[in-house]
Amino acid sequence: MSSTPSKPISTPVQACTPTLPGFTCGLDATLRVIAGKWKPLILYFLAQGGPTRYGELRRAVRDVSDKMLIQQLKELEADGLVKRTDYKEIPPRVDYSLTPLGLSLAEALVPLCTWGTENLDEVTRVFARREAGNGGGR
Amino acid sequence: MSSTPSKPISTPVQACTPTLPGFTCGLDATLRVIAGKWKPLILYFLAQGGPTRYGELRRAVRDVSDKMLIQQLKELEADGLVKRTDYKEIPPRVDYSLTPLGLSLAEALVPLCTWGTENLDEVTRVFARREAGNGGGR
DNA sequence: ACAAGTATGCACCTTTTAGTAAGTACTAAG
DNA sequence: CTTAGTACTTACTAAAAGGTGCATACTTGT
Repeated sequence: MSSTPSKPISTPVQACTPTLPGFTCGLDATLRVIAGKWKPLILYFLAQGGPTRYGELRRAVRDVSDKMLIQQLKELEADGLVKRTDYKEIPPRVDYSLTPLGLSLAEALVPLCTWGTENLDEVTRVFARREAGNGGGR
Repeated sequence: MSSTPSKPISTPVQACTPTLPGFTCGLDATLRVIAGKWKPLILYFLAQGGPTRYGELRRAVRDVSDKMLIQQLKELEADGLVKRTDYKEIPPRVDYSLTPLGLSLAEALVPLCTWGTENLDEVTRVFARREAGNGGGR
């Protein structure tokens, strides 16, 4: 008994088409594309900075290693989100920019960015607690 | 010479506040909160289904194990996105729902979900290629 | 000649994340 | 008494993700 809560919330938040060929929903598909520690940041940086040379990007996305940056850029390129331009010069000169698809994805990231900015204090508190929690843990 | 490209693109995509206390930007903060294979899906399911019992949730988010589901729910709860209600009954009865903060985050996920749905064919193609690439891999 | 900068590749290792399987305390059904 | 169901917990293991550092081929500056 009891069951059948049938108590939909006031704000439905519809948009997620269920049971698709390989993904649970569109959200799932998107998340797999941007999975990777640096991808959203790269996308975001390119959306704001336009075509950027490898070295610049590396200095911009601080804390990223060569291996990681190259790897993520390769995947983004293979996924059709980023365009790599090799000027075939010596010493090497290469730059990266967003494709229209990449740009549209970067735009879809904006609300997440806004949410993070608006709730920054909440989020910061949460993470402080997390780090306090495992204090000295090993 | 050469340097100073100063070549901003036509579509700025502004919204990312740079250099914050612990996060690169709001986007970074958000991504850390929803990091975890099942979190966005849980958030999304709860946004659409309202208060849901543990068992239901587990059956809804297929392929998730007890360990993972519980773990992610605990983190979401600790992060103030999900509310856990324990009815203190025997046998145990517990349900989960979104807090206002969780709901607002679920709403911010909508554009990503839309993007994924709109570009589903591109994304599907990309993943097909990825899997073809490591053909026979193990 | 040597150090530094350019964009990348590769091998190796550590950390993080996820999955499996079992166990707990208790009840209701058979 | 056995089985199933509820909501979890814990220990162990496998796999993925990420990091470090060295190597390349070539140029320019000291």
